[in-house]
Amino acid sequence: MKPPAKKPSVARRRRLDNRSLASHEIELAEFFVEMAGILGVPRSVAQIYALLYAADTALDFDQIQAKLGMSKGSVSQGLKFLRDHEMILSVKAKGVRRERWEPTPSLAASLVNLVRRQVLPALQQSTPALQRVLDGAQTAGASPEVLERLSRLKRWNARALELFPLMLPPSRGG
Amino acid sequence: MKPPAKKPSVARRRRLDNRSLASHEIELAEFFVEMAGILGVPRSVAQIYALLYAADTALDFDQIQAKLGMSKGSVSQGLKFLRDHEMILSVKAKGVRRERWEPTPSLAASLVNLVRRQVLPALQQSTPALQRVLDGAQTAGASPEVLERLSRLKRWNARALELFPLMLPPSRGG
DNA sequence: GCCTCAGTTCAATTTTTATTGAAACTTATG
DNA sequence: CATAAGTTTCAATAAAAATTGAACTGAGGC
Repeated sequence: MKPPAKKPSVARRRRLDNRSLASHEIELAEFFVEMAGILGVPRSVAQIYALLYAADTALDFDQIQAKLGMSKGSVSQGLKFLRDHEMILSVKAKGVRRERWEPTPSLAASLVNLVRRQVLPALQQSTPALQRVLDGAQTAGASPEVLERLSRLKRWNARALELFPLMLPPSRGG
Repeated sequence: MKPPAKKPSVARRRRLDNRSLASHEIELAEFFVEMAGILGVPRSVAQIYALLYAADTALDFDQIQAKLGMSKGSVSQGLKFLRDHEMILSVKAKGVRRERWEPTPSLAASLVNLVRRQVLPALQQSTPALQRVLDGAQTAGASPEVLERLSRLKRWNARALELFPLMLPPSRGG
């Protein structure tokens, strides 16, 4: 488990200390990085999102890379992640080749997307898995208590699976 | 971000292939490990929990270590984690020094505990942080659009903070 | 068709996180 | 109070995950 919140390494900090970021941008990035941590999203992704979130205007690839002092690879992968999860939109001005990015209007919808994609597949896979566990336990002659526990778990899983789409409805045909 | 779900390394698998575990125990462990992964809980902890969950009787330290082929350190830390989150209970028989462990009756309550502890502190810290971000942006002369975004974020955070305890009430005086 | 710009890919590397195990600590018991 | 069983601690190590950057791809312009 994570060692209890030490301060970030110097190398890490240096990146945010970049002169081209205002202090409120830095603090917003820290906020998003922390929240992203809970959801298992890497810090580079959170930093990119934060930058776009606090930007007056849509930013392009090179601007993002420069402002965050990040490698091309990270920017590319970060933007891909954010695109895939519908957290950013490209803004195309005519005559301009380069893509420019801004956050989607609804952060809420984005987060819903994110959580659904993490949780739903796991829940779906687990339905048959838990049935097999239950069968196996029965065959192995498990005690009534254990069988009861496992049944409860299975029912839970089934209920979660049926409730989940109601809580977090798909945004569009995905 | 996690490389997209490759199969576990041989070393990893070997541990669960341990002859002393029935196949349903192995599969339950895999289930818990996956769910734990989503919550950021290490696999060793999930394995211990799964073992206790599928056990007819409370198990002691050495039984857990032997069945899972795990180091003392991992067992100790894993049990500590599970205790701290009220996911297991010690069952004491008189005259027996050694502690024996079983899962708490409600997995639901345990998970609630777990999530609250991850999320609440972050939400609490973020209230003043977001205020500072907003102030900073204002001072820095950010556009009305950005200021609106940031205000929305702050309101959101405040609402989450007030709703969260209602959704996931503390189990006892903690 | 060839060049250039914009971005992607991925193997190598760095950073973070989890696990191990030997030594230190604790506490019931002789 | 000495012993030993039971557990915890923590520095060292292993494993997993994130990041880098150079080689690659491919769409447009010429």
